[in-house]
Amino acid sequence: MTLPLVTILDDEPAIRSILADALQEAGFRTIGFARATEFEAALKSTTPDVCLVDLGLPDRDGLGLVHRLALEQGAAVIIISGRAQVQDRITGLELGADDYIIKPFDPSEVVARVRARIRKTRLPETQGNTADFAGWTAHFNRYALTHSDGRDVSFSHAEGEVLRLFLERPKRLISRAMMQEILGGAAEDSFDRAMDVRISRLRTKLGEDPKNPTLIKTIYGAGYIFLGDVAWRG
Amino acid sequence: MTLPLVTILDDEPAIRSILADALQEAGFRTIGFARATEFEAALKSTTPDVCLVDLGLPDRDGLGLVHRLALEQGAAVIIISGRAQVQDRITGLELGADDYIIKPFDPSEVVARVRARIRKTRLPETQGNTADFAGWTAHFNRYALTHSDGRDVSFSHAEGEVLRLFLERPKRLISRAMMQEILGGAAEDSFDRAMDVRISRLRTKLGEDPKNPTLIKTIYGAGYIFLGDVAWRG
DNA sequence: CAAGATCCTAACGAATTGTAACAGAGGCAT
DNA sequence: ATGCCTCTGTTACAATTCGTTAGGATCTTG
Repeated sequence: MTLPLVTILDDEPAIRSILADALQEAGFRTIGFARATEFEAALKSTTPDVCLVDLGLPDRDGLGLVHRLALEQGAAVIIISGRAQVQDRITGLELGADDYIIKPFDPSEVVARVRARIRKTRLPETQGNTADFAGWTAHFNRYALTHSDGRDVSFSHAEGEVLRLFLERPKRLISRAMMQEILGGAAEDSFDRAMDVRISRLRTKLGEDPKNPTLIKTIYGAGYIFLGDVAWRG
Repeated sequence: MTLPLVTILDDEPAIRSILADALQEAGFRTIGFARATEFEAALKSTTPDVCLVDLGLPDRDGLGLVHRLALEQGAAVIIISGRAQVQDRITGLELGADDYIIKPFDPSEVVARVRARIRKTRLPETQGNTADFAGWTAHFNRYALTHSDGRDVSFSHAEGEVLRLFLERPKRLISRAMMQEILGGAAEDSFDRAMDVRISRLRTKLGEDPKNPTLIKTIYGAGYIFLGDVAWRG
């Protein structure tokens, strides 16, 4: 897998470069942004592992951004701010931030905290090849789904890739960008219905009602989310 | 699901009780331990969601404990320590801790940081995905509203954002600026009827009388306010 | 009550997504 | 080799989402 990606959102170039240097030396890829709008635009095509966000942005107050990032994107968000009051920290954390670092900071502490986030965010060792969810059991080693009511459906390799992707990240938004990244998706070119078709076929096999999918939910303009509790078995 | 469990490992009874009080008030179960051996014994029969660990323990240096906890148990570990040097923090985090809080601490910040950990661990369960109000039940994971009279309406993602915004802040004024901030913060131009339209559509789905909205009330020139008692369910 | 600001909402259209149908690539048995 | 599968991306078109527009309704102020 590729190096973890860390985004840096701060209007001061000096701070961006300090952070970028330290993080790159520690083995991360970094992308810097000076303003929130740029950053949001970039989010449509990439999925960072950790987002560093400065609260004192020129174009908009960062707290709303943090809230959306954390809640909807499910990304790990670390606030870096000059506001040092306990109350600031609490509201930042309540809004969904994973950590709150006060300026001035020590770059290596930032690195350590980023690492701590990534340790937890990265998947817990894709263990088994069998998973239970919503009455179904997915057997990845024999490419088959069995339902407790007796149904038995087989799925193909491509369908299995998507299914596994979902089952490993239940209840989290999975952006199209991430799917392209993880599955071999080449086409950055806009017209890539391949993914839609895969999902459509998977939905059919799961017996989803097309008008009203209950397991694989579409988030218009953002991606998909798998609802349903998943339990993996060795 | 049961309340999240937080363990407190600190040799000073005063600190244990301060933390326990704050955490219990915030809706957590807590268990306190004065020494590492007791704590380890207890771990065999319970699995805490978050472990608060003081490094200055009498019977053993806490770092090794942290390491094992984080690595083997996979638990979320927050170090609470008097050692304030950057180097201490870094080594603590590198050894597997999720967070590092320096004494003296503010209890509510500790609570906020514990919450932040649990959010990520237990994800959407704790986040509240269902809310009752005025005969309606909003199911955010299903993108649907059900009424006690049997009506069943589905809503889109954008509508859900607005609905959630309201339900999280009932009976409080919500300014347009705040809505722009928290929801997709596009609109630079003052001409943003997008929000009005979203609300209009939401009102329709809720069956509001346009002349006489009882749930989403417009405050001319200021914003909106959601009337109606809201009860969130885990 | 007039004027202007603000808000509501039907209607339109661009962007996004769903999916049936088609086509090429292998696989496999005949 | 030939013919029949299955798999999977592509195409084409239908459906949905959601912001924008525009005109009318409603509110506040003087």
